[in-house]
Amino acid sequence: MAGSDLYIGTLDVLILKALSWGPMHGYGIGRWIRQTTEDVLAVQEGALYPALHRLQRRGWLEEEWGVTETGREAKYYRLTPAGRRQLRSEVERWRAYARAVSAALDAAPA
Amino acid sequence: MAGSDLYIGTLDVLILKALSWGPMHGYGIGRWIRQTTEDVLAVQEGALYPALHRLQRRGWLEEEWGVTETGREAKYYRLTPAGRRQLRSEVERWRAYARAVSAALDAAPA
DNA sequence: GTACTATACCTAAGTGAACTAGGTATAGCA
DNA sequence: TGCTATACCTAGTTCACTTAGGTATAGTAC
Repeated sequence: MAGSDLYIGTLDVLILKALSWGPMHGYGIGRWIRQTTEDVLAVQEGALYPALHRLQRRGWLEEEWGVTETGREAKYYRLTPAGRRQLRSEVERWRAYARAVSAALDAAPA
Repeated sequence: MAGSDLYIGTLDVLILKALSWGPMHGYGIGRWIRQTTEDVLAVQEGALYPALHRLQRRGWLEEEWGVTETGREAKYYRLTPAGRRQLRSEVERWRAYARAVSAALDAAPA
């Protein structure tokens, strides 16, 4: 998995968003992020797994071991109600932030 | 100056952009960011000044002491040619990143 | 049957940008 | 005389991410 140079702080909201589609395991979340951003973000596993543990520790995710479609063991994560609230608030924060920065960068001079 | 919780890595491009309007002193750059983002970003001085020194060390800024309109001493920063190139590349990086994240967050589920 | 790739998980050590929380000094105003 | 805004600074801390490894299994290619 090649580096993606994340703007630090944006990984959490992407993980929460991925899980808003339903339970997903860590590896699948990484794949979801890579695919839905068309390879613009390729999250390192060394960032992804610690982030999952962090979000779970904060009560935003719950884990459960399961089996994938291909018959492999995998740890599935699911949003808690608090996680869903957190998602909404972080999406709002991202939108306001992105709008503000983009506006500043769009203004006239090079 | 109240906290603004920057997405880490976005301050540099804002500083470079501020200076694309012409030489500006540190305090003025902080004000420019706050004003053009309509208070969405309020950069801490403890982040701003180290960032200016960092960008200068990398050869993207040059400094020169001058006097403000109100007759106060201030250190003016100016973009170097390398700084201007860096600005272009960081703006591109931001646009691609923001587009990708926004698309991922805009997709259907909550 | 043996190597290789993709899947699926993990962590320890290091980096470095931002935050916290102070500090100095001056101009202008009440 | 004190208060606010301007204008600069840094030491110490935090913590997310990067680097760089590790384990194990399913499926495929040779």
